[in-house]
Amino acid sequence: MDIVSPELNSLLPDEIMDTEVIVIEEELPAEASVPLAQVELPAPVPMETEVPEIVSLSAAGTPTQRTQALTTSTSTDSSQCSMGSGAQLLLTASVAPRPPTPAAPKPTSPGVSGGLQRLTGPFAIQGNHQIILNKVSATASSEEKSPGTHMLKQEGQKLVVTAMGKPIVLTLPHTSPKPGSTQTAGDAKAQTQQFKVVTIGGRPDLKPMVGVQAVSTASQLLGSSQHSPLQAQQLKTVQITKKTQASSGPMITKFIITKPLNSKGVSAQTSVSPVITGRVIPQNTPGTPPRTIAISETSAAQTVSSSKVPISPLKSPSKLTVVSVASQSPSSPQKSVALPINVALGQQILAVQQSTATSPAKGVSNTSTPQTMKPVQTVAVGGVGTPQFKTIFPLPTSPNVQQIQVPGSRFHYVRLVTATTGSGATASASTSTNSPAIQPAKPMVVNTAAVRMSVPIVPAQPMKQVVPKPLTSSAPQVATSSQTQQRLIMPATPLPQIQPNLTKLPPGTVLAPAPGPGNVGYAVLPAQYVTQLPQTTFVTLASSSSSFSTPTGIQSQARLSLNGLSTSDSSSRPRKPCNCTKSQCLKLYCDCFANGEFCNNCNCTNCFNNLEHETERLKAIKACLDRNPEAFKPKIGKGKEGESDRRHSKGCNCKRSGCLKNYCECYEAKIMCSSICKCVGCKNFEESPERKTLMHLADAAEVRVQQQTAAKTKLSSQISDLLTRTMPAITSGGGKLPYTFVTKEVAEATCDCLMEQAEQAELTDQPQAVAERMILEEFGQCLMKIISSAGQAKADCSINC
DNA sequence: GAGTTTGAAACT
DNA sequence: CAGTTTCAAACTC
Repeated sequence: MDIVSPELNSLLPDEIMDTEVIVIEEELPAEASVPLAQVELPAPVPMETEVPEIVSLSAAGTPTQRTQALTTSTSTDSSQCSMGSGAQLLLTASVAPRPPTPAAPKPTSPGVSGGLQRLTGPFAIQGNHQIILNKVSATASSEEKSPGTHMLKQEGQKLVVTAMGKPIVLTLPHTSPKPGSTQTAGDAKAQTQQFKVVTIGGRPDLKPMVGVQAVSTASQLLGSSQHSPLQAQQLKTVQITKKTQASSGPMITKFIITKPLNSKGVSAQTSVSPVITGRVIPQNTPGTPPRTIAISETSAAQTVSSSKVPISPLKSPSKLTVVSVASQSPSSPQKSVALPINVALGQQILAVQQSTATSPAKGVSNTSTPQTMKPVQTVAVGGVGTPQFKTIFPLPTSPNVQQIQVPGSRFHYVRLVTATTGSGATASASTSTNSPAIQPAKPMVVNTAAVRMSVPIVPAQPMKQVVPKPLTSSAPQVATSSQTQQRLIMPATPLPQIQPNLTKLPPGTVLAPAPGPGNVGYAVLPAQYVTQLPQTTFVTLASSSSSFSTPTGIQSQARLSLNGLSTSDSSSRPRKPCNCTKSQCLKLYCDCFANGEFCNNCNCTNCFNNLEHETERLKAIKACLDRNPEAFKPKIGKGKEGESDRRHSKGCNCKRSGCLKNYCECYEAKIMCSSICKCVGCKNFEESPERKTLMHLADAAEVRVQQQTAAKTKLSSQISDLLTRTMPAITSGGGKLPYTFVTKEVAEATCDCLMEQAEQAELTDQPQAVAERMILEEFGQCLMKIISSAGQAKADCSINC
């Protein structure tokens, strides 16, 4: 079990902690990974975000493997750190499971040559499997537990990262660049891989991130950051890749922490930035940014059942602590596991993807053996105060789409999984790199099975940068590698002709491979798609339990902040079924459609808001966006400075309701009307006596409901407790439970007694209260008789039997 | 449950 | 942009 210690908060610098997207991926041996150079990445898509800054930590299990891991950023003997602006920093540390042999070259801390902004080999890998990062002093490398040093233990290995200053840029140039190594950021041709730890600007007013973290491979991620010309937003990505020597092969655990940052000059357009092409496209939008953590783990072993990803309590609500990657055992490398996990906590979304990479020989996609998957992921997200455990939603049966839904939230993920057609290609990819010496540098290991993308879409933000591939488009939107067929959502090049519309997908809409032969194109899938797909195993993970839960686990208690406001009382509540009859649920009249969801368990007629009518639905979405580009944005958002925290984005237009009925969208949202409302006779303002009266009534009604609920709960508890307490005599000998004696006849007799008592009370003209009491007393006596009889019967049975 | 009211969405 | 129509939810009986 991998556990991220509570110190994880301090493990990473604040900049990193502010990461909004964290992807942890553990994959197969580096050999299985596809060199970035071999991956046909789409042309750089202009993004309005700044160059993502990525820190990648990779630990190789063996010296050779380490070399491979270092291919991503450094050579074995290279502890040098160079800084490249806009480049990504990949810190790869080779850590052998066992004390490294002298022959095993390992990066040592040469000392800090760079300033705060730069680290020149400030990290050291100790013999005890530790990676120590210290931008300030190299001494920290030798001092494992020195103050300010934070450790991350992973499978016996430790990653020790000392507290780093704000801006940290680490560049690990290759002293011996290898062919196929990933290009450095800013210079695709350069063989040296530069990974940059981006200083987080410490923006206090982080905006909601619509950004999507869809990076399954470091190459993609790096490539995205490298080629992202737009820098309206800073993206911080921390990728930690751990490669351990497993009996069956090395494994790589990658931690990708991506944080979009608000650039000072972020324009309104920059607020849109979704992803695609496996690229992280953070997006700034007004409001508080929901944090997104995508943890993708690919393990060669299937024994992930005990893996846990506890996240230590957050240092602050705005900070995200990650992460541990479940350990993987080499026991069953052939089996693949796909385990997407999304966790939403407060403003954070934690998406955990776990997939076992197939054995190199088989090259099986993660969906090839869904039935064998028994992923159990425990994700403990340390919220502000109390940790929360999230639900994992593995959807192994969907070959191309793995959905990740944040329960109770409006954030939805769909992991796009490459349709793995040929295992041979994958096998070649995985086996071609058996020799570390020839292992091409790979900052991130491409999943041999598939390329996965998690596409969280925040409702409030349009996705300008997301240009889904049209169903009929043949644009180069598929990123493939020579080994595997990989498809990425993001098109290689912007498609202006469709971008204006399709990039503004409704909330909860995700891009996924369109159904049909050839796996060509992508469909827009709303979050409810999850409910329309065969759901196999849903795992609800608790802190102390890794057992599976029932499929009902989909109803997670995750709370997600929307626009900086808790939506626990709204978004987590099951949406009411619609009753549309004429709109085909393809217009905003339909709440389901308006919320970017499929109709599910609705009462609508002639509904087109489903997978069967995806084409129509797409058109409808496009039409809505044509009419109003912000049609799918939340209507309730933050108001201006000095105004109420929440207000209707457009304001209401009530004429007759006085804005005190649910006709009024403001009132319905439990917010006061604002200056932008055009209502007539508005009574929905702070000092309104009518409003206060209604509020009091509503509160009173709510209290009553709560009291009733509590009473019922208490009664049930008491009954259960009563049965439990009276049971020992019966159950001690393994007998049946007392309620076994509550047979139909007994129940009928009890009812007769109660009715008789009621009649008695009625005949004697007893007050209702007295009558009720009489009935209850009679009921109590009946219960006692039943219990007594049950106990006696048990005793008799014990004697006779 | 049927009918009415209401206001947002859609349409012109 | 304004007026009208459509629509489905909210509300009433």
